[in-house]
Amino acid sequence: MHINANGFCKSLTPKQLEDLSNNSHAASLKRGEAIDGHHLLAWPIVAISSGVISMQHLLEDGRKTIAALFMQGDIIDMRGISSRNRSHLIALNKSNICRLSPDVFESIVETNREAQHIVWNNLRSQTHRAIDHSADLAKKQALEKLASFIFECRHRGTKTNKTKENVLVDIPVRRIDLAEYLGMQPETVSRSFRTLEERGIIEMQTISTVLIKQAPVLRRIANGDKTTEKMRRVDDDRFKVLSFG
Amino acid sequence: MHINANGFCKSLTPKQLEDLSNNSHAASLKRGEAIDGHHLLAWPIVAISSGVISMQHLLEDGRKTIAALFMQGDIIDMRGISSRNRSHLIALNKSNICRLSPDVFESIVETNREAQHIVWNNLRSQTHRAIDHSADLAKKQALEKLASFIFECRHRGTKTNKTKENVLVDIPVRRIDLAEYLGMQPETVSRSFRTLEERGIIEMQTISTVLIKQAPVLRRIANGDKTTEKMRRVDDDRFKVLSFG
DNA sequence: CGGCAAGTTGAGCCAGGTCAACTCCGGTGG
DNA sequence: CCACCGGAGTTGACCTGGCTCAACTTGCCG
Repeated sequence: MHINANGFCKSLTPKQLEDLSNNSHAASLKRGEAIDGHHLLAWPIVAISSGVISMQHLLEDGRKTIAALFMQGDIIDMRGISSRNRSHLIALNKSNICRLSPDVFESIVETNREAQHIVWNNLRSQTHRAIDHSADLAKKQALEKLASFIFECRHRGTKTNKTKENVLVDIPVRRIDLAEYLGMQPETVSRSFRTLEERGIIEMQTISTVLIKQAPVLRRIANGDKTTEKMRRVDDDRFKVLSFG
Repeated sequence: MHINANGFCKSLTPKQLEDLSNNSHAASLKRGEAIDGHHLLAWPIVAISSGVISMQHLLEDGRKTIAALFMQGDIIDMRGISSRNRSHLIALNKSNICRLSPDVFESIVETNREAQHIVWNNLRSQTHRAIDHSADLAKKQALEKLASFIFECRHRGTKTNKTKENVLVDIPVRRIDLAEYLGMQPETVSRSFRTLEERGIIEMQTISTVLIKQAPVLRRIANGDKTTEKMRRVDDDRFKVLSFG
């Protein structure tokens, strides 16, 4: 089941849709553009219809972190956040969003059961994604984080080529953003991609498209299975034999 | 505003309370005890009335992570999680919980506005906590993570001694759990506590009680301000002068 | 009082951060 | 059309914060 803002809108009655369009602000954002903090005070609910929005935290000395990624269908509820926190919503891509006022949002959620379920499920999956992401960051090494991220992209991606058994995955952000999301350096991201490619587990079709060649192995890396390191050598041996034959 | 399960229960009508007690399972857990996965299938909603519950992720090679901490008042919604994921709910303390079936939970949430708000706010703050925690894990160093955690405890704690200007903070988990939550080693946690104490920023009253002596400095460390390192030396100088005078 | 888990301390090492140099690529203007 | 530019990405060499391992102390519970 894919939960998205489209679903949310589809579930509304004509009356509610009218309310919504009278009490919301559609907007388009370019890469790097932030959602203005002042606007967030009046319209703290942001529904994403396309693109990728990042929630960024800034440390005192300039270190920057992408604490969360929001994509098509996510509904960001910033009530009580905008002012106190040093967190900002910044588009990583050309994105289309829709800002809602709390009033109209509340009234829809309280009166429309289906909309309520969609919104509730979205928030719940945001929570679980954030918790899973915490687990990734806490104990995994660079290679494992990247493997997890590739699966996260496959799971959430809309552009994924589903025909090819889901093996073609679109990475919707730049290397530099990816690094900030995974809590590592762009250099390390680059090296990790290369390692996965050298081991024959993935192949870069373009800079933003990954072909998964050995999904089970990638899965095991993501789960922290260290025995996969040996498999590299096995593959090499087989390759040598083949090339001799 | 403190959102808790008490609030949730208080907001119910007598009829709903009766429903609730007929369709819920109260339970008491000892430290280290897990909430059984089979039970979670039938009763995937867990409300915490006291204690600390951890959500733990296990990696293939035995590495363990505490991905999230839940305390008094949190309502954990595990629908759709219990089976697929390798995550477990484990008590870190003597805890009292209440398991709910989805049916009764849904019916209460859909009919009782106040309960709906309490539940929604709790889930929303879980999301933001998880996102903040991700940010902590991503780029902060050991000392900074610990400083953040002390503030998190102060903010969430129920046992905090509020009379003393909130400077006495209870750390409700063992060092070893703390380490797993912050993605570091128990040894490093120990060393970090010592460093903070040596710099005169905190003082350990007991192993689980921290007295914050310089809240602003601790705050700056938590925010990644590196200039605090120099302040140590300033303090030392002042101390020397005083001891000579 | 004994036994075991939790916590602390010290010494050495390594994954990944840092710094610097270089390539690649899309956009811009002459 | 090419020359130029700037930001993104990559690669190499080096360095360090925190992990690892081992020894020890402390505190809890029967």
